Amino acid sequence: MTNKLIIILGPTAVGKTDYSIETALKYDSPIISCDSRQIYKEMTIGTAVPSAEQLAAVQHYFIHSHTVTELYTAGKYELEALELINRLFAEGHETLVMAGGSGFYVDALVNGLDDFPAADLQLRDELTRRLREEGVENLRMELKALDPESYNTIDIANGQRVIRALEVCLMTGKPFSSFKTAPRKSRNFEIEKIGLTRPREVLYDRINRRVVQMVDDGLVDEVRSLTQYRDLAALQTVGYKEIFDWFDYQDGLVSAEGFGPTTPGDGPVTSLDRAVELIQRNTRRYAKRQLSYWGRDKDIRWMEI
RNA sequence: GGUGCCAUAGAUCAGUUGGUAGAGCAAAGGACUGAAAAUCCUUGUGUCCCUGGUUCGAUUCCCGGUGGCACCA
Repeated sequence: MTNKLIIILGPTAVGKTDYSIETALKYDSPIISCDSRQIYKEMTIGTAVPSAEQLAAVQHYFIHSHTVTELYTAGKYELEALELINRLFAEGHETLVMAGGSGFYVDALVNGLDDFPAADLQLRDELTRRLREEGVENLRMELKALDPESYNTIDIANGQRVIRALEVCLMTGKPFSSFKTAPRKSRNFEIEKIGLTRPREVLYDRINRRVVQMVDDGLVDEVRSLTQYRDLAALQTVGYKEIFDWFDYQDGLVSAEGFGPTTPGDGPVTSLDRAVELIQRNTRRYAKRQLSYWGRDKDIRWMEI
């Protein structure tokens, strides 16, 4: 009998938490979360982690398990989650439940990432500084010289992608593309992917209402308590960026045209109501990106709830 | 009731010296191999308010109507 991992995925606010708890109870399984933001113990309200009662009803892994000061990545998740899954199977579980909305993390766990070196923060900071000061063109040309294949295949309009490829080239002395050859890793358990979905209007309505609820629950105070961490990757998150922008406006750090540190183009965030509007919009866009990401995955069995 | 201004994309508006039109926003679609709630790319046909007139041709000019806003009564 082969072990089985049931992965429950879907866009934000679709109702994954309730459904995954039901499923976990059915199989007497804990829940292995697959969410790139709920893993941070400092973030609760804005990431919509399960409630205390829900967490008490079923054991959850990868919720509040790491700190924002650590750069967490899909690569780390692949290693840690796989180790946990194997351990739980070894302890006697036949079926395990995984739930979450981070598509890239799901893929890392299911298919595995190639054996690239992990990010070097110092080098990345340096390249990020150069991207900001010199523009993407210089970095692009450097990548073209070191790794023409990547230059031709990756999205070179995307500064983040260019930096990552260049970073690997510089760290290893080998082209980024040369690491990209391995086939999918095989897992010694069966995987079933269930995608939860709802009509677009219903989903958007749930998102809009959830954001209002977050503010009622104290989102502003939570964000304020994280001010010292706002530049970390973990805080580049919908629901946090917009509130920080509102703080900046109150502190007089935003120009009249609204060019603030994090969301230029949207104008100044002059009130909490404006911040809420932006969070709602950005969350809707996030849900759309999630749906787009999973659109080509033929292994997902979609289910309207 | 009178006078003036306005009526164009989902909303806000620009524009066409008469040859059927465009920005930013919103929205939609897409990409994704250690930042992924991140980052990046693509997409604008709309009775140019309605009727009639002038004209080869009207969203554009003219008459009238309707609606909105402002001022005067």
